[in-house]
Amino acid sequence: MIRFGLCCIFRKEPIKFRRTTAKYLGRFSRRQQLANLSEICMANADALYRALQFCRRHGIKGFRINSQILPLKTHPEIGYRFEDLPSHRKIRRMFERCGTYASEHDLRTTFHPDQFILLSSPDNNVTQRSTADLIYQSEVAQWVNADVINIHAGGAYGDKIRTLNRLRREIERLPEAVRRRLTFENDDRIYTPEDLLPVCNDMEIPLVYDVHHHRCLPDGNDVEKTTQLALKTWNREPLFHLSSSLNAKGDGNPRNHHDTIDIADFPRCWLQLDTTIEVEAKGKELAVLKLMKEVFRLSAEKSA
DNA sequence: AGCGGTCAAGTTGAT
DNA sequence: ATCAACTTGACCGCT
Repeated sequence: MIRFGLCCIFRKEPIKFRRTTAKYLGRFSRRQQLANLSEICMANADALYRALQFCRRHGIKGFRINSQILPLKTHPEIGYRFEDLPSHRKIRRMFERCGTYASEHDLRTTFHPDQFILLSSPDNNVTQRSTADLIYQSEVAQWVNADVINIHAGGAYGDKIRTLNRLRREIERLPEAVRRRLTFENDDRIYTPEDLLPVCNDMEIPLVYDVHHHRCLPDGNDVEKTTQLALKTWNREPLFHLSSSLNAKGDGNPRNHHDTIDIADFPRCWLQLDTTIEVEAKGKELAVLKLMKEVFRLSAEKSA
C-alpha cells in the first residue's frame, strides 16, 4: 500500500503553526522573549497533535513537520536552549504525545530542513550552523518518532565531485541521532539522483527520489530505473516526492508547484509500492485527498 | 478589522 | 559587483 503524506500546512482545515521573527522579539527582555517563544512552541505542539488527528481521520498516513516548529531555535541572537523555555516540560510531553499517537495509528512523520541547511558548504560556519539545526530537529524527531530528516546536497561551489567528497566527510561527523534519520533528495538545479546515489550507497543515507525534480533536471535514467535504484538505498519504508508543474505548457517557471497533482504525473511504476509519497502541492490536504481518490481508481482499473 | 511590508539563514545566475 | 529568485504564509504594525 502507498502511504500518502501531507506537507507541513493546511489549505482549508483551520490548523495553523505559529512563528515569529527575531526583529520583533529583539525589542523585549530575554525573559519576555522566552515566555513568548514558549507560548508559540506550545501552540505548535498542540497544532501538530491536531494535524495528526486530521490525517488519521482522512486516511493520510504521513505528515511532514515544518522546520520552524520551535521557531528561531538556533538563531544567532535569539536562539535558545529548549530547557530555558518556561513551559519546556509541558511542551515536551505534548510532543511525546504526538509521537505516541503517530505510532498507535501508523502515521509517519518527517522533517525537511530548508534550503539554508547545508552540509556541503566550503564555509565552516555554514556547516556548523547547519549541523546545529539538524541536531535540534533530530531532538524533536526523537520526541515525535519521526524517522526522516531530509535535505538537499546544496550548491556546486564550482566542483560537484569535490563538494560531494566534502559532504561525505561532514556526514561522518554527525551525531548518531541525526545520521540515522538523514536522507538526501535530488534537486532541480544541481544534483541528480545519479549524482547522489554513490554517496547514498556508500554512506547508507537513503535517497528521497523527487520525480518532479528529476523531470526538471534529468540524468539519463528513466523514472522506472531511478525508482529501483532509490528503493535499494532504503533500510526502512522508502520515501518519494511528487508534485506537478505550475506551468506545464505555459512560459512561467516550470519548477513551481501546481495546486493539485495531475494524475498523468503519477508514475505508474509506483502503483504497487509500499512507500510513502509526500505530495507537494499548494492545495495541501485537498490535493492529497484528491490524488488518493484518483490513484485508488487507477489501481482498481489496473487489477480489474 | 483589514492591509501591506517583512521575515535568519546560502547559492546561483542574470545584469 | 549587485541583487532577485528560490517559496511562502503568517505575523506585526499601522491605518
